[in-house]
Amino acid sequence: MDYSSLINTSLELKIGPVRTEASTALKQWPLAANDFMELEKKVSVKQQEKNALVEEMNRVSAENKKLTEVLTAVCEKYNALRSQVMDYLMAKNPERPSPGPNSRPSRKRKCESGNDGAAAANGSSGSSSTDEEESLIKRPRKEKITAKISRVFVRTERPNTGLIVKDGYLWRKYGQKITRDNPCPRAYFKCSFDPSCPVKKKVQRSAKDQSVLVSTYEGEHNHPVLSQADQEATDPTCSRSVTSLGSVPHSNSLSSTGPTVVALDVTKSKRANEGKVLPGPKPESLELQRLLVEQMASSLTKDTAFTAALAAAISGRILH
DNA sequence: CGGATTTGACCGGCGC
DNA sequence: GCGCCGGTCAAATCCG
Repeated sequence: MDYSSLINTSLELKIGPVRTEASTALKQWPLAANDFMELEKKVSVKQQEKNALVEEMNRVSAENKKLTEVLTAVCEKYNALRSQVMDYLMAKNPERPSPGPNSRPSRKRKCESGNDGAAAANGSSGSSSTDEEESLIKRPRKEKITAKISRVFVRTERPNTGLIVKDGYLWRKYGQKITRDNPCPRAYFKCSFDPSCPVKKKVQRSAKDQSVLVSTYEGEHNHPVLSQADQEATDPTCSRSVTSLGSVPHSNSLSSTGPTVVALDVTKSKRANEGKVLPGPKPESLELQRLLVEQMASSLTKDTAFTAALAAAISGRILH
C-alpha cells in the first residue's frame, strides 16, 4: 500500500511565483536588491526542505507498508498457532482444560469442554426412579449435543439490538445468565425448527469488545437450514447472505478435538442485522490508511519548517 | 389465545 | 462438605 499515492504531497505551495515576484520587485526597486537576494536564498532553502519532507514521507510510507505486511503475517501465524495449541490441548486432555493458576475461569460444565456430557446424567443415578428415567432420556441427547462445538464472532453496529445472531436457523431462547467473567448476560437458545434437533446455542457479548457477539454452537442440526422463504417469513430482514452464514455450525465445526473460531463482520452490510463473511484485512487497511493520513497531517502541522513554508506561500499569494 | 421471551429458582459439577 | 458458578427449568409475562 503506497500512502504517498493517496496524499498529494505537492501541497501547491506556490513557491515559484514568489521568486518571480522577487525578480520583478528587483527591477522596480533596485535599492532593495539585497533583501530580495536573501529572500530568494530562503525560498530555495525552503524548496530543499520541502523535497526532503517529501522524501521522508515516501520513506515512512514504505516503512508503514512493510510494517503492515509484517503485522498481517504475524496475525496469520498467531491464528494458525492458536488453533494448533487448542487442538493439542484438547487431544492431550479432552475431559478438562489444563489446570493452572488461571484455571478458575475455565471451570465449567464438562459438556462445554466438548466431551463428557454423560457425567452429568450419571451423577443423578443415586436418586429416585423418576430421576433415573430422566437421566436415561437426557443421556443420549447430551452425548449428541457435545459432539461438535463451534464458536462464531459477529460484530454488530447496534449494541442495543440484543443477543440475536441471524444464522438461518430458528432459535428459542430458554434462559439467560450473567456469567462471572463477563458483565454482559449470556443467552441460551435451543433450535425450535425441529423439537428433536439437539443443537444449542449460547450468545454473549465479548467482554473486551461489546460490539462483538460471541455465539457458541453445540451439536449438529438434524435438519436442513431454513429456506430463504422460511427465513423471510420468520424475519424479513434476513437476506441471502444469512443463508450462507447459517451453514457455519456445519462447515466450521470441528470434532471434539477443539472449537473453531470464525471471525464474521457484518458492519459493512447494508442492513445492520445481516450476517456476511468478509475478508478481515480490508476494513482494517482502510482504517489504517485513514489513521496514517491523520498522523501525517498532524505531524506536518507540528513541523515548524513546513508551517513557515506554508505561511510564506500564503503571504506570497495574498501579496500577489 | 397461543407462542415466544423473561427471570428467579433449582440442579449438578468442580475447586477448596 | 460447602460454596461458587454455569446450565436448565418452568411459571409469569409479553406480544402479535
